[in-house]
Amino acid sequence: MARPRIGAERREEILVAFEACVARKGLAKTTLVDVAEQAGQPRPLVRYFIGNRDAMVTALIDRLLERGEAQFRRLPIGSTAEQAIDFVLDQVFADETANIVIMELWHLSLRDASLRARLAAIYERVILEIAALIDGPHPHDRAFCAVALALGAAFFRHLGLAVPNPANVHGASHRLLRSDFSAADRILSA
Amino acid sequence: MARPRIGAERREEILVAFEACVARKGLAKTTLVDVAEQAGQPRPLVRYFIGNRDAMVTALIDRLLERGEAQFRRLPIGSTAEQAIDFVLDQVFADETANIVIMELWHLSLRDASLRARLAAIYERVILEIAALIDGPHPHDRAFCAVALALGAAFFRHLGLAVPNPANVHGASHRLLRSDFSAADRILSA
DNA sequence: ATGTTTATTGTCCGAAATGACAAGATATTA
DNA sequence: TAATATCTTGTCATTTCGGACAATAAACAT
Repeated sequence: MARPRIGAERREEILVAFEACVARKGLAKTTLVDVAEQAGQPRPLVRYFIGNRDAMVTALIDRLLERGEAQFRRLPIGSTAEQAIDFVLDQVFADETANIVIMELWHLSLRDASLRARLAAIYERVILEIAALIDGPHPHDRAFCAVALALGAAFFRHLGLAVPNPANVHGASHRLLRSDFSAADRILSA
Repeated sequence: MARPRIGAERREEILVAFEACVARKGLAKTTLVDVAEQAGQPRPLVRYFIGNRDAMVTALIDRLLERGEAQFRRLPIGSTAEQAIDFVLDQVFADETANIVIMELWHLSLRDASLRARLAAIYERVILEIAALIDGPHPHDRAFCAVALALGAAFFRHLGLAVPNPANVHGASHRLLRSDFSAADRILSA
């Protein structure tokens, strides 16, 4: 009785194009025309299938956060804490263009409390999962520090600040997760 | 023979207003009208004293980076590495509104190679100064990790991800700087 | 006082982006 | 094939921002 709905696919195409534009020129400078050209569609179609600009941004956020969570679900169960933080270092913070879009989201969260909360929830979940894998005092704080180190290193890498030897970052994060570091400190100070 | 030049003071007022606007609503959404209102001056005066928008942004960047460097110069000479990283944690990443503007700069650096280089130079200098204070293998990489941890913790704090006990972050960064961690690791693994 | 440099005001223009919508085309089902 | 929901196109209005400039006021030196 009616033409078949292809809205879902169109939406997908548009969001892919939107993401490419955001990675290339930033969220603030990406216009509907940019997205339309990237998607090979006239601009009004973007409005028709997605809605206004806010709706498009919201859809992008949902898409990215969902993808981030899916990535964490790929973490093999039964991993050690060190394998988990290696996973975070090598997989989560690896893709450079994804990192750029994530940084765009981060920036957006500066003035968007709900987005900030969503980002916080994702990272907190990673921290909690790693914390559950380690022993010793303050597991949450130590996992926090390890993930913070991974985040900071990723941000620094984006700046062009290279670590001569990436293995040392892994070693440092492992060191933060080591269960009986206070024992080691006692040994060292003795 | 002429009216006295008050350009320097006006420039300062305008840049203070600009910074306040950027902290409040972000660089991209700060218009010349916003700055003019915040400064209590008509809009054309902003253009008269500063120039166009690019010039204003450039002036803000110079101002912030200069301030950042001045902050590092306040680090007492003869400090230990642990005092230095404490200084970074407690002083450099302390002021919340300054952090927001720094994050704006960081975001801007995503598409501005020269700004990216300037930011990198500042952080690299901090890393090098701390690296010079520690012994053992890979001093640069260990200093890199300690500063990355501080940066990541600051970014997480902005998200609202609180560390139950901030002292643990200090402890973790000290641990990364400890000179003979490989000896400790050997002891622990023995 | 007068001229000269600097500061201040008011106002306009053009570019660019978003939002809105009418009108036409297309595919499916009845 | 005809009705209808869906998709597509073309076009326009509004808003907002940045840039420019002429005209006026103020302060100081001579």
